[in-house]
Amino acid sequence: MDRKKEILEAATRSFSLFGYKATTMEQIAKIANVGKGTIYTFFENKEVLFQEIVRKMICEMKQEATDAIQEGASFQENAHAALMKMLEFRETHQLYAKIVDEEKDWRTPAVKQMLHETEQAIVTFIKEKIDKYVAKGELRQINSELVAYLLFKAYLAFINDWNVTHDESLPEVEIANFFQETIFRSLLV
Amino acid sequence: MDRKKEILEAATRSFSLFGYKATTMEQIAKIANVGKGTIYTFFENKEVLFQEIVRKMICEMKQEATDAIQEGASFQENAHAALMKMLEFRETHQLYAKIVDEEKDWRTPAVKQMLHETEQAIVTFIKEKIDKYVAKGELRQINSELVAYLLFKAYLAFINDWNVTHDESLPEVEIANFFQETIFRSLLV
DNA sequence: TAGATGACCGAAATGGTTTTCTGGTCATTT
DNA sequence: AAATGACCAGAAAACCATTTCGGTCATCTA
Repeated sequence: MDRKKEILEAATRSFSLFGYKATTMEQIAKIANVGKGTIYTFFENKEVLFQEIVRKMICEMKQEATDAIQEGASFQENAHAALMKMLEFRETHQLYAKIVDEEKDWRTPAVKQMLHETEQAIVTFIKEKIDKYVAKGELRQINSELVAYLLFKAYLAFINDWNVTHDESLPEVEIANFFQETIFRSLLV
Repeated sequence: MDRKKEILEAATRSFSLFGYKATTMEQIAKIANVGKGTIYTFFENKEVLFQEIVRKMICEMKQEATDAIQEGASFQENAHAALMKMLEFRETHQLYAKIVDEEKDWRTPAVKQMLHETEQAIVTFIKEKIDKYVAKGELRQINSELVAYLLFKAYLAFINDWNVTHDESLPEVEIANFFQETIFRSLLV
């Protein structure tokens, strides 16, 4: 049996269920049916193991976002679909959700770092799409990194923060229309 | 001597210097040269005293923002000036800065609430300016509340969060140009 | 003998207990 | 009538004994 794979699966399950802090190496070892020391022959330490797992999650997320994109669709349609998918992933996917909570509640440095890496991945993903649509001639030539950052922060604000100050969350259609009328509209050639 | 005023000044100084949590009623009384009980003849409790002080701060901030606005200037120029002034205030003004820190570090409910109220004040201020410029016919008819919220969150993101992930903060001119090319551009008639 | 293991270590976290602090009250004073 | 500060109960802090946990390494096993 592939011991490394067993360990990765066990660790993924435990991190997703309990978070980084509350997962112990001994627990992972037990779930993986492996001695604790064995983990250290495959992974330098707990943090590196965690990084590997989060990075795998980032790949899955990017895959889902890619699947949400349709070749023929407009930039606005695709950007909206991809961002919504990734922000949905952020709330739905056990591991991602746990990381977000843990960063808020405990500020574990390892978690903070991987959360940043995940968000950076989203921004970069969007940036690449922008560059593609600029090359296609559908979008004006703008600083794609800034626009990607703006889109991410803006979507996050309307989807995550809005109902902190307002008692009902905005319907997705309203968000889509609003962004069409503001940001997206200004990006078209 | 006006005892209420003395108390307010003492409390303002203490809240600004040490924050809400670390300020004690006894300390305020001592600074104000007043018995502790006297405070309670003017203010229902610590929270209410704090609210009054923060609300006064909000007024000052709105005044500064108003001063930054020029009657003849474009919406973009005025919105930028006002937002920058208020976000600068957020970092410069002792009390505001302390509140932001304390909300992050301790999550005192009273502080959280007043921080929300302050941010809401900024959004409302911007919303009113938008409405004015819409009435003037300089801006398209859009949902001013959503736009105000977007502008606030976007400016906050670029001025406060940007250098968390990037090692140098964006120059103000670059921010101004960027928002001109994205959000503001889309708001014009 | 190479890879796996778990007892072991020091540092950090936890939890329970005692002590101090502080918001708010109110009997007394001015 | 207004001001005061001793006082109270509950919250927070300080303290410390005990446990937990990441990581190591001498031993084991296949």
